[in-house]
Amino acid sequence: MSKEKQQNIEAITNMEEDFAKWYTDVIMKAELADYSPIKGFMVIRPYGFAIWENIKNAYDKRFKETGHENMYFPLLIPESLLKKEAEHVEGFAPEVAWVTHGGDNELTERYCVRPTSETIICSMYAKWLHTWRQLPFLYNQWCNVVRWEKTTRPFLRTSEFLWQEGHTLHETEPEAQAETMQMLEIYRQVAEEYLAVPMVVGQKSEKEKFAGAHATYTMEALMHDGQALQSGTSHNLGQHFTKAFDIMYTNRQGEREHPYHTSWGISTRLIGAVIMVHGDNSGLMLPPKIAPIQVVIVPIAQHKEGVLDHAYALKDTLGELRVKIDDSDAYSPGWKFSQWEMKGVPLRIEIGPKDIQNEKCVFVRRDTGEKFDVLLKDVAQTAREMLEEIQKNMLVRATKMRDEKTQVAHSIDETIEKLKANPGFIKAMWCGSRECEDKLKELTGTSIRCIPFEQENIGSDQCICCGQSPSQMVYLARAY
RNA sequence: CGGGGUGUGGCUCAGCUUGGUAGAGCGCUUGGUUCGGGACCAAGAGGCCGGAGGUUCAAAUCCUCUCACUCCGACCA
Repeated sequence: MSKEKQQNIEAITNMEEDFAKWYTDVIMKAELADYSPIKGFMVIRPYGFAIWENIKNAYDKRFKETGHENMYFPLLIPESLLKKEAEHVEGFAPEVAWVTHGGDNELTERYCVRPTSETIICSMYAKWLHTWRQLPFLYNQWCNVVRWEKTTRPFLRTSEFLWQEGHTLHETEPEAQAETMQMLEIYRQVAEEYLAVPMVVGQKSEKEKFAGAHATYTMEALMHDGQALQSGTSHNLGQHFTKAFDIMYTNRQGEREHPYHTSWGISTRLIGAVIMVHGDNSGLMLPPKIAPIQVVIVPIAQHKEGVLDHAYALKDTLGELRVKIDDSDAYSPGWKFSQWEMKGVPLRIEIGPKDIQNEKCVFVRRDTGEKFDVLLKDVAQTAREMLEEIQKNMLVRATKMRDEKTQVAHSIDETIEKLKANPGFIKAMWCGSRECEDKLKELTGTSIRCIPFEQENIGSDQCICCGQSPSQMVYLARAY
């Protein structure tokens, strides 16, 4: 065991020593992504993209089940459109990329590469919507967006990223609010059921909300190093954009009216969350439901008669699962073990001459490291059960980790002290003022991650900053 | 955008102070022996030292500029 640890330290940086380096080491060694020739832009490698596809499919299924259809809008947005909603352009203009030339000719109007698509989508919705009978509009697109970031990190913040953006229109404000909540809830459910990442859900403060939103709701996850990661947002945009873009329809009373609007998004950032919530010093650890390879079979002494035959037979037995046989003869079994642990494969099956004699094989769990013998006739069922068990256990473990890193504080000093001893979420009371929010940021380095829907009595009703009451409970944390 | 760090075979780095024929380990290729936690032996291939200028008989090494990556802050999904 100590030998194993030493070897792993050689392979990747120890996460307790340097979490940031550990994170990029895992991405590189597990072959999830790589740096591209363009600053801030990353290449998502096949293994990383397969994870994204699994995440995407899980969400896309839920979107469709709730009546949404996919569509696709152009990459470029004319400057005039971007400028139509004042808060929105103010929020995004500093970080958009501009296209100024077509071939050698300068364009009469420059186009921005979409940082998000509210504006161009609204411009089209204005054309399409005529009557209340067409509502609601329940559309989504999977695409890339570009935000010219100052500093970037693979998956967490890149100048280009993949995401989905849902854009819906509704007859009434309550319907739009219900949609906003429904999508946030879907975000949370899939994050927990598939990614095994527990989320705190709630509302963003005025300061933190989306540029142009009436209200922004968020799910926040806590990483292994105690920093929070905004993992998905759902916006009730009210009529801000529909008025700015002159989207009007004739309502049931025969009057002209602006519809109510929502938008919501999750991105490849979720992969960063999976890495930083579940990973350990052996590398990545993937929840079975999104793992591109759920089971890896490593034959032992594969040159000996019958070993490979049994390995292939095992793969057939595991038909519906995503199974890989590592039958490369270039590496020793020990090397393969480490390699597939690095890549986060949830379950490893070893089969060698001794096993075949005893009509069994060896299962090794990535989450606990446990090894045990399984009779060959039981492999299919045991593997299925084991993957379910691993999936559940990963959520339980991640929840436990988050809870251990969640503390209550009643003063700024207490916040600083507690975060120093144990970085993570702080539950605290906040009066709702921007002054206190800014002061909190300045003095503690934390931001208000959200005002959770689940309010708790933490033994005080007074703002942690100014002492006023009533106040509401918020989650504070340093954030990515 | 402010502050720090780093750029030399695929990777990690030495060499730079004091200019003088590019090095190591790992990885890779081939052959053989191995195979239950990162195996071993042998023989090979692979780099005009991030880029551009400058100084010099001579630059990985000195000077100027620049680019990239990375960390910490501010800003953001």
